Amino acid sequence: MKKSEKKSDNKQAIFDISKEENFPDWYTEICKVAELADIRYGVKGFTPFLPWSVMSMELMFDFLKDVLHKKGHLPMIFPTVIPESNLTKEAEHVDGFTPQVFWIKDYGEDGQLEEKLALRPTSETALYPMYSLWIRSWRDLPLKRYQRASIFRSEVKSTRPFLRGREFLWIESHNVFATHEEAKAQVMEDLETTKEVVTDIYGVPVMVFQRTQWDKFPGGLNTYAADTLMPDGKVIQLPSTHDLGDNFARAFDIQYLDENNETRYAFQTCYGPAISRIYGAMISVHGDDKGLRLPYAIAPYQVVIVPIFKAKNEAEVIAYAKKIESNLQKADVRVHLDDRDTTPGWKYNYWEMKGVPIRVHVGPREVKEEKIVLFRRDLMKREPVPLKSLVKEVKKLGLDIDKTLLTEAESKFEGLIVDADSIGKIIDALDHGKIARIEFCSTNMDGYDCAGQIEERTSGEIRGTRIDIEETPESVCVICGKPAKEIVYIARSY
RNA sequence: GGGUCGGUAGUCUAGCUUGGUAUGAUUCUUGCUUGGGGUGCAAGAGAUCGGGCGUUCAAGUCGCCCCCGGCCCA
Repeated sequence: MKKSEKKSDNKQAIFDISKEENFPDWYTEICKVAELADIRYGVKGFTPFLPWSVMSMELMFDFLKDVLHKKGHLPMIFPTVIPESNLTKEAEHVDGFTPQVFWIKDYGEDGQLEEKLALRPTSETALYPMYSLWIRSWRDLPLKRYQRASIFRSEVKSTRPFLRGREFLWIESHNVFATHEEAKAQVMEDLETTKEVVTDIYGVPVMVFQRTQWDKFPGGLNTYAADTLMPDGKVIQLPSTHDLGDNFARAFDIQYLDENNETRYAFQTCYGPAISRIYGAMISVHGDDKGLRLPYAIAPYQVVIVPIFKAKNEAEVIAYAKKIESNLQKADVRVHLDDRDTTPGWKYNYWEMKGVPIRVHVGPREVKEEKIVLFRRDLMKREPVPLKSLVKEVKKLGLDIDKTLLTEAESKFEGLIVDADSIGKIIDALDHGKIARIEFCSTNMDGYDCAGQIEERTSGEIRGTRIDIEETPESVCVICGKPAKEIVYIARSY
């Protein structure tokens, strides 16, 4: 570290760390300096989230809920605890999750619970016993529900604010259908939702993979997950959606009477966008060396007004600034007038670090000329505009900022995928922050050993197969030399 | 989970080798000053030195255990 250096430098900038060269420090520091999270709570993996991150996450939740509502999902709120007997009903699911379940076993001084209660590590086993009661006939289907919840998992991997906590915030949607085809269609709908929300609104581009059989959701048939790229060249999993087939329906007795009065098992899907993790990825993708760069759509303050005055003209500048504030408020812009007693320069640096997309500068010049200065954080550029076109220009600029952020993020995906036909070439690709595309024997369990070798020798992980394009292998598995049945993608990951 | 480094005012930090009343900056409060890219001055506030146990006349400093965090690896 360069602590002494920082000390002598601390008049230069509130925040100045190279995101590309020193991402771990960048991330840790921005969480602290921008007041996103406070890691001093003292329980491993449990972190208080502060207003600046929470305000954005609330907006992110709102956007996601809107889209879910439009697609026919209704909200509900389930208890945090799951009785052991429910949690253990689906065998593979139990095996997958028990190692990281927190248990409540007693209460008070020496009271013992009759049955221990799990803090939900995901809610299938909380919801589905109730689904079994609720669903009687084909007329009850499809059932499309979701809930917003905090989730508890005793993670073994090292925890980080937002990106991996032992408690995190998500929305989980749980859906029931009469047929497997409808369930599969829901999976596709979920992936579309991910694109509409995570990419189009949050500005975070993703690649979607079908996960391998050893990396799927425990108890499900298939998992499809959206990965994005972090500044250190590693990928991180964002929303995943699972085709559960009728596995859980059989375990939890979710049956319906069809139109011919026949009893049938239902088919299910679940979808889990973790907003806290997406937030962590979002700030990492968009941020720069001066701090955060928040998309206009989800910035807590979309505009900050910085008044510039000397004692003699303070009153008129503040009045002018207040008029601008009120005009923007009326236009539903989230605006904040920074009237603190510090210099304009200090405020510029501060709000740039905080990632506010647009700044309005007003001083005596602007008052006199009926103008304002608009500053955009993404490109660090400013231009004067007439006061009367304020709202129009702010909204136009907001849209343009979000487009620019997304385009910039997408450009990092260009040339990202590199074909490899040997361990050496895989390592070479990963060392350059790339994703390796290889021919591989099998994504069923018979490919598990080869996958283990890849992980051991390259420290990369098979992310799965593409579903957006059809790919036909022509050669042999890079590891075992048997005829390849799949084309898979390998990346280092979070 | 393994390795490694670390934990001293809100924040960053000196002190630890060689035990003896804890250093500086920043932040905060008040007042003045200043204000178009981190104004300056003065006064004041702020510490169970991560927790526990031990050694000692005496522990931030030495020993052991635990907790939390950073980084690297799995």
